[in-house]
Amino acid sequence: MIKAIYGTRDILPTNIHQWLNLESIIRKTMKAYNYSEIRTPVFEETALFSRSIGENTDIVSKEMYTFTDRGETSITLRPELTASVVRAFIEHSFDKIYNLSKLYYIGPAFRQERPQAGRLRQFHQFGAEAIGCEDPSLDAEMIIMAFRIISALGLKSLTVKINSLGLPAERDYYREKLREYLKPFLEKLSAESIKRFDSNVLRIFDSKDERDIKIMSSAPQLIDFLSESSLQHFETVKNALIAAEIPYEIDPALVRGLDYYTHTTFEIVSNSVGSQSALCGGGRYNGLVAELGGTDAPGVGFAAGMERILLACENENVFSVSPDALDVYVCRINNDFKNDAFQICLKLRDAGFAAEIDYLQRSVKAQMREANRLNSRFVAFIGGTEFLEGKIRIKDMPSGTEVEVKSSDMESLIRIIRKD
RNA sequence: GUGAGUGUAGCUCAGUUGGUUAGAGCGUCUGGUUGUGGCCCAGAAGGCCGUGGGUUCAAGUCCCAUCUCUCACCCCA
Repeated sequence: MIKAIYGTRDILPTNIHQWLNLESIIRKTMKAYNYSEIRTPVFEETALFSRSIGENTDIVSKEMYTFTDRGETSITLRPELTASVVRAFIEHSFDKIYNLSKLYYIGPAFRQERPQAGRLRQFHQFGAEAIGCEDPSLDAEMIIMAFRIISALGLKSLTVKINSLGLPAERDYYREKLREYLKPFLEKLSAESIKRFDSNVLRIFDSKDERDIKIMSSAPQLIDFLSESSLQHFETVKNALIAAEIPYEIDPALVRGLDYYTHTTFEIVSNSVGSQSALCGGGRYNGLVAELGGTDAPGVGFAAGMERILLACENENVFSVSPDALDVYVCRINNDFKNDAFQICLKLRDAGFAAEIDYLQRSVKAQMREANRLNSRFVAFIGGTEFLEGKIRIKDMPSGTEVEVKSSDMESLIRIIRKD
């Protein structure tokens, strides 16, 4: 048996309404905040990702699905969508056409990691990018919008974490200072953290090792190395969150892994999805557009994992109601008027109703069971003595009451069904 | 990439110290009404017990390998 690739999932008809519901909340909210949808290809030139996300990040160094096409171009299935959106922004000269581009996306992304709860190899993200403006209100807008979307599903137990990484120069200087501080303790750190000392010192703050935590507790803090204007930016973001009544906490250990972040970073975490608790992550990326060859346009954005969000919904037992009920089921009393029944069913569909009919020549009882299973509001009986007399019997399923209409009179048939 | 665990009907799971024809609930189908659903009742279909090898008179049960999926680490959405 051929099965779906490890780490990929089929989204089956029984679950699809959860996805449609989430998507409709996303689209509705994005519209309210005036973000426009953009759809970009699922694969891109590999260089796009290595340059934006960072050559030595885990994503680029070991998690990308990369292959060579018939020519000799190295191609990669997108591991995230920000890089693609920025690429499209530059390619279509959005900076010259719009003062500010507010864009959102929904779509699959691919990362070759070991799957676990809340982590797949093909997963779906939605997110937004605001490119062309440095105003901290936009940082706050992102956080507020993401929080509103996730809350709208009914999820509780959400935490908003924020931090500021300042400017690259400030961070570089801080990194040096942190290494200086850590050098004397180097041998006492956990093996993981010793590796991180070279690859990504800031990550040592995340360590779960008790010795590391102790050593890091008196380490210098990035916030003390930020310039006046960086601090001011951060303050403005925090004030906007307070005004919008978004409960947040400052997490100095919140160091986003992707290289392109500056100033604000944030995450929305849930404690009901297992160990992969980040539902949403984002921040400001002022150098990214220039890095990818565009004008020096500042940007801010976020990405959220749809599977994780839906997993949280499942674990918190918040489900959207399935909207797919049938309006009318056409039931054949006998097979004498098989074609008439089919034609009536087609007419009902043309009139805009969700209508179904039996194709398996099954008994009336079986057809009724099917109508019930499909949660049909009405059943139209075709055949038997009524049909010989030119009548169709209509049953209202919830009440069980039946009425008859002339089979030549489609209009009153439609009126009965539509009345509801 | 590292570690731990899992694998019996479509689904969720039982299966006694290895011992005859492998079970239940749900779901599916048929019937209980010469033409009417939900509830109820009766019956039926559906399993090379993940795969390969080994131990044994005898393996779903024990051993080895392999694959699968799950969870965690790492990292991230």
